Amino acid sequence: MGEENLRKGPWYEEEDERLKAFVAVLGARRWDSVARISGLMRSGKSCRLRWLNYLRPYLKHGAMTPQEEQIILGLHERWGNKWAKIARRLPGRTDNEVKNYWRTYLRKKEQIQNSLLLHRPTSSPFIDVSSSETSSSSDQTNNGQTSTKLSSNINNDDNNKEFADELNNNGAMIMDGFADCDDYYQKGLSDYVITNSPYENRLSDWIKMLSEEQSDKYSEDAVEEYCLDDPMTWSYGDGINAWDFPDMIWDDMDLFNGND
DNA sequence: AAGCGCCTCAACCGCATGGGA
DNA sequence: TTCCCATGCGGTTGAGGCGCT
Repeated sequence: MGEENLRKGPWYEEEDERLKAFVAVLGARRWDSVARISGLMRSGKSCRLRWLNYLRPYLKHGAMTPQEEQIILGLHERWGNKWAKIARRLPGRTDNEVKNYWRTYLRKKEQIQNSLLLHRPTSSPFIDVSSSETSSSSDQTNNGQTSTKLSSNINNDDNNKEFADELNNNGAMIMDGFADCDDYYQKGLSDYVITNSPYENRLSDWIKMLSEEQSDKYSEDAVEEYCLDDPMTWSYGDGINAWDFPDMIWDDMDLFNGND
């Protein structure tokens, strides 16, 4: 098949159906063969991508949940742009989705930061970091995680004020260890996204106990990772079983063995 | 209603990696 | 050891949708 004859661009429904049918017979591998045998005027690469990002079973579509957002932000902070690795911790999500989500999030974050820098006050007008209310009034997500609010609407003066008001009202920013607003402006929002799930607390208690006996065996990082990522302790919802995603399990084994 | 600009996300591209011959 | 092919991965692009004027 001449490469110049290959179709590019959006997939038609008939193409999807044909690809699904041939993958069911031939399996999700040897994509050049799948493309050739199926008669789709597509490259093997294109077929593979279409399957992985859109057609394969258990894929979720639609907006990220707050829990997924927290996981993405947390893992990105740790691993950087390892989209595939991060996506493996989010059943039903693809690396492409994670990447696109991050870019969107990053753009919003930059907008917020630019806006705040432009309108930076001379003194701290709205955050009392010494107040004990600051952390006690944080949002509680439905799985008990403590998280900060990230407003996505900060793109003009009115919204900037709205954001400041929101912070004042909710006391949502957890200014963990920072003495004043300057740190907030300089370091960026991601530093204030605190995840503190009950699973992490429970596991960290357990590990603390364990570490008295085997202090050398488990590194602090591995423990933290395991608490965050253990597919048996996270609730995925929608009847999704961690064993449907064996990659995660292997990754967890690596983490548990101290390999990042 | 039309035009415009911005945003999202599906898809593409090119390089890296792994495995078999 | 080297080569080749299949697959994986991350960066980039562009079509289409949506909101604003």
